[in-house]
Amino acid sequence: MKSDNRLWRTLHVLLHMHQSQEPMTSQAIGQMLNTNPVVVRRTMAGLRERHYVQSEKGHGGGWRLTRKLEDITLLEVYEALGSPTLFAMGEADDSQGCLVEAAVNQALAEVMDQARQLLLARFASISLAEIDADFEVLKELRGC
Amino acid sequence: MKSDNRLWRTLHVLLHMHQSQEPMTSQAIGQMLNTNPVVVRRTMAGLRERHYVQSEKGHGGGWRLTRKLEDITLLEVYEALGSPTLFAMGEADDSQGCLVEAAVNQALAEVMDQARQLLLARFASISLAEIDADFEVLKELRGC
DNA sequence: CTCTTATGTACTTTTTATTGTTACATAATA
DNA sequence: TATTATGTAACAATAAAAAGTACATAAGAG
Repeated sequence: MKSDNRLWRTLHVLLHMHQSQEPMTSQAIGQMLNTNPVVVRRTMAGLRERHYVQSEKGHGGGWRLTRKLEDITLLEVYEALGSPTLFAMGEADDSQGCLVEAAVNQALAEVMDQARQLLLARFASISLAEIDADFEVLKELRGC
Repeated sequence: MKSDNRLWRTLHVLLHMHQSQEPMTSQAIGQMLNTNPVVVRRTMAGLRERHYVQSEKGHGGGWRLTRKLEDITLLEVYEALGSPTLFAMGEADDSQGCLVEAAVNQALAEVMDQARQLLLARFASISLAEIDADFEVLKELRGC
């Protein structure tokens, strides 16, 4: 299965937007991510709705951050993307009403749910500013 | 994305095999899971390799449990299926060597890894016997 | 023995989710 | 008003997973 990397890409873009003074066009972002401008617009739409970014039309237009990195958590970005499916595995539909199947579903649902909660709680605890700080450290290390 | 439900299906089958005195044919299992016998054989192949089940050819043949439910954990079944991908989301390949991307990958890898470890640890802590016990409780409740 | 019923597996087809593309509308600026 | 952006619906292409086909092998029934 090819995994959904919109969260990774979106964070990548947001941090670059933070660095950049001018608005970034979908075109430019698409080139950076090696994808199509329309795909970029689609992905950013959810972030615009929540006012994490704004888009401007016409000359000199493009995408611009409207919040501080400290005030955006991973969870917020994840949710702005429509809370994409976390797990690649999921239950079979117990159409048959089989009790064995029901017991299996119950047991696994519990475990999966714990993992989901941990993941989302960690997402909520990390702001984009922290990732940006990691980036600054990397930059120092490699001396660029 | 349509999620992989082999783990669910396989547990379902193993518990039924435990109930059944005679070996279950791939045909019968396929009917139960609403799928093809060949799909069943493919899925069970990993379990056979690890001697959780055995298969017999010819008349009266089929699949049979060769271990006690207490002695099989969810983790073992998961691994017998080839340790399928857990998460539906994964990192973008940082072909460009961008440090921002590297920082994002690093931060998210850490979080995802914690969730993975929790999930697998829980899998290791649950035996099929426990799920079977849940099933017995459900059976009591519904009085079948 | 040989017929039937099973599994084993390589190969092929189908399905489906995602991604990418095109087309055209809208808006802002030079 | 020409150009450069975004916005979005509709459509096409792609690729990964699952399902199915065909045929080989093996075991037991008669």
